[in-house]
Amino acid sequence: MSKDEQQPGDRRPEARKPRGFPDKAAAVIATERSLVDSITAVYQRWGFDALDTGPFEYVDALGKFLPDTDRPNAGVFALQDDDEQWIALRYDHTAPLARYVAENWERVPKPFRRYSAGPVWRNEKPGPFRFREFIQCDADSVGVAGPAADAEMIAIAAEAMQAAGAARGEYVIRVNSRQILDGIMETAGVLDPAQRGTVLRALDKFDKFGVEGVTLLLGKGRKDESGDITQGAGLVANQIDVLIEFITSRSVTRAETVRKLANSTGMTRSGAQGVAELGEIDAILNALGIGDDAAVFDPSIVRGLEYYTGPVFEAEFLREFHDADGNPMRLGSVGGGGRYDGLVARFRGEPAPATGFSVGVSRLAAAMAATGEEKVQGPVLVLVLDKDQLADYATLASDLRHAGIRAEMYLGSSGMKPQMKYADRRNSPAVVIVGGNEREKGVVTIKDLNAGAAAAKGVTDNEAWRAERPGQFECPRSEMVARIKTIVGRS
RNA sequence: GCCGGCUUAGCUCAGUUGGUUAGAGCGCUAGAUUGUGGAUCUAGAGGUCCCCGGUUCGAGACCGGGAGCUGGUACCA
Repeated sequence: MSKDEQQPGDRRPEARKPRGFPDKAAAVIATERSLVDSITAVYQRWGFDALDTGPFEYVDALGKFLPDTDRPNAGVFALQDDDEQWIALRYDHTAPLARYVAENWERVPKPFRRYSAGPVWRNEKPGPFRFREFIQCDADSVGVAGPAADAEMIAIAAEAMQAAGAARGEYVIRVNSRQILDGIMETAGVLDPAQRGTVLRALDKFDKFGVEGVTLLLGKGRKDESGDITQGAGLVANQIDVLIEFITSRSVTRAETVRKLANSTGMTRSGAQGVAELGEIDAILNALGIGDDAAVFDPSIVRGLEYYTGPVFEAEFLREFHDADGNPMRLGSVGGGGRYDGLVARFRGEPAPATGFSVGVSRLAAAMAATGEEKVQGPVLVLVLDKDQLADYATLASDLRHAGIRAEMYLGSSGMKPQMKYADRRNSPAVVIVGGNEREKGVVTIKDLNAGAAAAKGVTDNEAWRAERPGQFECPRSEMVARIKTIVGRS
């Protein structure tokens, strides 16, 4: 302990927490759990097995994110183990999966199908619905090549969105192909790898900035609202035209988009192959019952950098959500995936094609909870009116619990009114009131708080309010559990 | 990371050209109601005016630096 900390006049520590790691209240936790349950049920049904690989990986196994001297914490949370090796918290479930498959290559069945649900960590600037720890729900197939596996993943993505509560038409899976993107860049004469990266990132901004913004980013650069300038890719006008024409070549139906792309001039061989793959994916999606409303081909989808090698896709929730202040906001992408044929091969040298999909559960849950403002139902509260009857009150609460009802005996030291306020705050469905009167008669008084609140809405006169005791009734002790059960079941 | 804005009570904010004891609404606690959540009335609690330094007789206000929050942008493997 340092000298400063020991000084008697020292300040108290400030109650605060690092940003991007929000405290989660009961409603958010409940939403997250139910999302994880329903999404993993989809994965399970499609034949994927659960696998948990734990939070830490060696940084070299995780990817290229060695802690460098300039920004030691860029992207990941890394620390040095006691053997001096750098380890880092996983930033997704795919990289650890690749390591696991490579490490257990002889043991795992091929194709290897597994799902994973759990927190991942990214050391980035947090924002609304962007956290530094969040739950991802992942499904991946390793050892599968060809469009059938990708089509399956897209279908699973659609089902996962529905499992998450998106109705038909409330979500869309946007699909594109890295092969086609590579082809079109070649056609446009963008050959330098670094420049290709800049171009891809510019194209990815299409849904955000539109044709105008992307044109600026492909050319000289773009000025943002604050006046800061984002460096452009430095392309000339006719190069930009080729790329803009491409990303805007989306049609209403997948088949029509494929036809358009197939007929476009100057497509390279690998690009043509990508287009042919999309055609096959379309056929399989139709067979799986995934229509043009659920999955579209969108040439402006890019997703990330070198990681993906073939078809890529993004899941978007189209419903309007609200932030904590009630302002409407578009959630954007809540899931994504694609083909990554090189990730396992990185460890092994031999080809190991793979494709996968991931849902960002925390973002979804936060948006749903903020929008829905759903309160978790509290426990039935047994009021304590006579301190010498604690054993009796404890028995009442216990009887309710034995019947499977959330119940607690009030343990504070306040009078009846604060106890009622407490029940109100906990969103309790009912309170059990037993005082001298009830004890003499061998009954309990039950107050249905929701019914009471509803009945009291019109009452403005305090006398009437007190006299009426809305939602309140007496019943024999033997009927307490049954009567409360109907109240709890109703609310 | 880069650019902008902001920081005064739990929350939302006011605070005059720099002037003595820093305010409001809401919320919270208690009482009116010795056994009832709402409403009303009354009372009360609650503040290092983000931090450090400077200018000044005097700083919540002005100047410099820092931190935090927030928006945009970048990154998002």
